[in-house]
Amino acid sequence: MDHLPSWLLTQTAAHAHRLVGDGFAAVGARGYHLRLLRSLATEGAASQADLGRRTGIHLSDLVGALNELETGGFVARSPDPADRRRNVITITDDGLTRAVQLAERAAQVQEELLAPLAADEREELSRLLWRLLEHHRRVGSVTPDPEAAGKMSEVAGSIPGVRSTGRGTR
Amino acid sequence: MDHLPSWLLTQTAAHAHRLVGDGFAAVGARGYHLRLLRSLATEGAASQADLGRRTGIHLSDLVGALNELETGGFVARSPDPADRRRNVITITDDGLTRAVQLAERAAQVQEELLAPLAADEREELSRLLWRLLEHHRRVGSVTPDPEAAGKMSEVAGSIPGVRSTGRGTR
DNA sequence: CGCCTAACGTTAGTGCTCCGAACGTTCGTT
DNA sequence: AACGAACGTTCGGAGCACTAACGTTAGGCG
Repeated sequence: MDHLPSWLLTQTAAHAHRLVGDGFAAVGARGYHLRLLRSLATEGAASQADLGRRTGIHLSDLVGALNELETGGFVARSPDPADRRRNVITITDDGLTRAVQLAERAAQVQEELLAPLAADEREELSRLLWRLLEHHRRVGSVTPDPEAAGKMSEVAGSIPGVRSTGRGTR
Repeated sequence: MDHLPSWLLTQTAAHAHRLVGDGFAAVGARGYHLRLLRSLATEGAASQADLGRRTGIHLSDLVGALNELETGGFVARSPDPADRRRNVITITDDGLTRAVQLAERAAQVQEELLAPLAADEREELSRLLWRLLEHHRRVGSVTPDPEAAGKMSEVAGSIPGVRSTGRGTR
């Protein structure tokens, strides 16, 4: 059982995902909410497009998440007078409270997730993961990928039921 | 931007997921296939239920994955004469070749994923992740969770569009 | 000014992974 | 013989990431 790192990653991530998901579902939220509220709280109001860029959330998913936050009263969507294309997203007082609540919840989950690790190990883990993220973010954003797309379908179609997704490289 | 470990995990996992997904889609496969073929190759033939337990793949997803592998000729499904409920899943020669191919593909992806890390750092990362997995696997299997389920809905329903999933603790 | 491009917000739909519920079949045990 | 358990299967749903397409608005340029 020589497990590949990517397997370890996706597996642990699945656990993390489950823990976070359950923890958030218990208060009627999900991961996107905290990400968005945190960004709004720390980096200020923004248009949806900006928010998407800041949080890495896809624009099409942003709509739904913001709808939820808006109907919850955690966020206000108001048209930008300076640019009528834009919606300005502002965090409300309730939203700030909510952000704190979710952050606490998330912290609990961290504790649960990292339980078997000592403090310095946790730091080490975060450091390593951070390095990976940094690297792939650089590569991902820099490369417009003119050729990677071509490689995608080179050997495709070995199995009937499965087709090449055409999911972009970024 | 003090990023939480779970965020780092899910983010890096997302990258890993994307890399693996694309890498496998290029040859018309997906993650399940390698997991299954590896298990069959190293631990031998098994019934579907056993396979599911071995690989951690949900039985309902197993069916589809095995269908794909079967139509690809990588795996044979034959009824167990000793127990007519059971299907015995055997890996074919093509399946072994396929397993090697996918493993290579996976290895490439590892290289890409872990590019910024030195060898000893990669080991450290694997070690830490492994510890987390071990821990949660133990906890997850031992706990039948009589009370956790109850907590799940305690504060639910803050937001209309989102409901408590009731997704099991394991 | 008119045209065209680019950005913006939105909707709809796909894919993968993980999960729960239900059904019909078969096996063991009692 | 009857019952509970395991097995394989199908259906559906959640979460996250992503593509495609559309209508709207802003700006640059001839």
